[in-house]
Amino acid sequence: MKFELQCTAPLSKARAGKIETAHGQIDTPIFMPVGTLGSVKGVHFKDVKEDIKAQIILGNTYHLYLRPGVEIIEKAGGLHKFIGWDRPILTDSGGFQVFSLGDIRKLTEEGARFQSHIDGSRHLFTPENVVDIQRSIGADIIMAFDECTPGDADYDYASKSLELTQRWLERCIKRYNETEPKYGYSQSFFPIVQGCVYADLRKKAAEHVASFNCDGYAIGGLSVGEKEADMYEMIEVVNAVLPENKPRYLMGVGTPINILEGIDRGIDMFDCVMPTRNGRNGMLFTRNGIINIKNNKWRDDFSPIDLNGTSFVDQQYSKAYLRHLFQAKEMLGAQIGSIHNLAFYLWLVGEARQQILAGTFKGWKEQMVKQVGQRL
RNA sequence: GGGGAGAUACCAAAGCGGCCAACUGGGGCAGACUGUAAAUCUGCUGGCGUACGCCUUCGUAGGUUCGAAUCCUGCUCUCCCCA
Repeated sequence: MKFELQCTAPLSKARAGKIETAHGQIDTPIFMPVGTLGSVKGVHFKDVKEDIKAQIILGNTYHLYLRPGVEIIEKAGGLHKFIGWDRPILTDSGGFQVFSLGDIRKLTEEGARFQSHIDGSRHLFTPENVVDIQRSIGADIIMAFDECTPGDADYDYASKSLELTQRWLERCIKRYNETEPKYGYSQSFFPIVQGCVYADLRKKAAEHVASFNCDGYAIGGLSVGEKEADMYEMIEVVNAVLPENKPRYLMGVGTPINILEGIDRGIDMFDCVMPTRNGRNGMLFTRNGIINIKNNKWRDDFSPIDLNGTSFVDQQYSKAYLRHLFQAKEMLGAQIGSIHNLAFYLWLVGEARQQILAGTFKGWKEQMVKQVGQRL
């Protein structure tokens, strides 16, 4: 994988860049739709690619390992072939599930013992086997196995948690270096910076990951219950340490405003379930603000979903019709909401990139931050 | 014509003397959702008030009772069975 830093915006840390992978190029900043189980929920890959214009999507180690299982994915020739997606894929390591499925797992030095949420069966994730599984899945970018520290953790817990993540990282990197890709193309490995909301821990974590000279670096453990101001501060602290010439990935973030603020602070890559999950639940993000399409006020508004929208669904369907679909619990409603939101997210980061290249990012961003948070 | 059952809030449906402004569903209204155990979850849903509360409700008109959606009587309407 190669990263080229093309431009930095005036009065900002915002960057435009280009990542080259075996499955094609990614223009940054970029938003990566989440496809946990090998599908961007409710959206055909044809639309993910041609309409939404996603350049890379996510998969999840924990979920794919449990179902369909490594054997099937290997037999298929890797995840790309299995799901029919020929652009880049990034897999999360399962570290987030260690956090979100917290009540059915146990952390030890060795790794995380957990029970399947599907059938209760017992499993063990270690830094080593998580790298192995990601080799088998065959994503272009694979992630370190970390503990995603809760946003409200106290300093002592966060510090010990970080140290565990750091020891796990060293084991991940060792395994990564000892193993080869299985499908004939290279895979890049990204470490993850933890440290909760404590600046000194974050700085220490950033220095630690930077010492390994990886292809890119991720910031994790944000948007997990901490204050937004803390999140922004942590991004600043970490990005001050991470090398300029490598992509920076802010995991699991976020709202359109979070993304704009992240870009402004030097983040290159984002992923989040919000556009799909919220879209599926009737909340539409637009450049003019947020629409809760289920609200009564749209019942006879026959204007297009989003006149400024870039997706075909934006012009094709009216607000009143989309509201009707949600009221009637028709699955097409969830699909339209998901497609619209993803297309908006991809438009947002693409436009941010253009503004960075044009040197006009800062002013544009300030204006967008005012607009996108409004309730329509 | 004979026999039986029933009328409860937007709909369906509990309640069968005080703990009932009334269980529960549905519908409706609103909110939440951030590396997806989520096509999910939460709240509200007689009126007024932020709230303690106050006022008007259980087909309808009366009655019994300290007290009625609950008991009694008349009326109106609906449904089922037999002719």
